[in-house]
Amino acid sequence: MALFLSTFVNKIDKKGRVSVPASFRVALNAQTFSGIVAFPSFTLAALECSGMDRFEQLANSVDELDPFSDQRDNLATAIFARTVQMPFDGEGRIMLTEPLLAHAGLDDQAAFVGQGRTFQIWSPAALEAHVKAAAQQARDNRAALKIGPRNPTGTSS
Amino acid sequence: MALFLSTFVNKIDKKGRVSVPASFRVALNAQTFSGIVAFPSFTLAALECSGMDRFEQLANSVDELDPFSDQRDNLATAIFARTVQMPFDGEGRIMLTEPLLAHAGLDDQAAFVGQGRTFQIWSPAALEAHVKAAAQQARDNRAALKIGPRNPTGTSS
DNA sequence: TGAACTTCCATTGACGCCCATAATTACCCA
DNA sequence: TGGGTAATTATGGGCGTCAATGGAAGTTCA
Repeated sequence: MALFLSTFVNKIDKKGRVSVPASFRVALNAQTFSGIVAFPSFTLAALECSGMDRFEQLANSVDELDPFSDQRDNLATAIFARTVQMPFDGEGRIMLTEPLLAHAGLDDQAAFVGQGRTFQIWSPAALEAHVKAAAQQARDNRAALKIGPRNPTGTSS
Repeated sequence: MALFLSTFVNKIDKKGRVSVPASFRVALNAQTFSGIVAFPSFTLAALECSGMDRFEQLANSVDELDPFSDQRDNLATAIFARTVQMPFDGEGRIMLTEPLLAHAGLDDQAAFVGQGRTFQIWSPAALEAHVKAAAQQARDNRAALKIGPRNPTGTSS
């Protein structure tokens, strides 16, 4: 499976370790770096996660911007400065850093939420609220969801 | 790992030495010169850093400009004249020179900030404000920097 | 002969690696 | 189809190693 699907809630142990769901790992293990890469979402109390490959692409894109422009600097700072690499241990676990835990409001449990090509990490409580709100939004905008071949409104952020 | 990611704050000791984060060193050690290369940012209270090979590229770019143009002369002076090479000691530390310390307002701590293919060095206090501003920018321009599979920043790829 | 720097060595605390266990799931075969 | 067995996953804990840091001894240059 190459996609991140469904939601898994795992425990954060005393040493700060969490098992990444096995089904997520297969997609990640195919990559050059065996682990996950994450940064705090710009808008949500969640962590945006993917494999390293995605960030290699991102780095290339940023590299094409003007070397000394503000735009480039801001982009690089907003993303790369806050991005953390977390390698798997032998059992497929990662360690979340303090800033990431704080941003997502994580304590003893972490919810891994599939988003297709990427996934997110939430505190289970915050996730529940978020899902409810999203469902309500979807009800309200039902009509809009049918349009277009490719769904430009993307709930992916 | 070939990318500079995350932010690491390390201590500057009484002799002016700072440890370069181990994860940055692996990217740097692959290069011909075992150490880092840095110059004061044009616009920020920070140091622009990378390995030597990037400066080779930069030199080539400057080389392609008009031999006697002001632009070329200015660039060369602004960058190369103020660029400093800092070799690693046995423990992976470097020594920052006085002008660099002054430009970045560094005293007892240095923040190493990943920027993808390069990184910066900040005083932790100044960095905090800068990251906040960059994150705000990112929020405002969220649509433009969607981390898409192909063309994340909207630049040509 | 100092001052500044380099090289070397010591400490400590965090993290990576390894093994153990439990519980669930997948698999096989009668 | 059901029961039993093997494999995999999630989780916990111990221990060795390495990174970050501090300081001392040896070197070079004025």
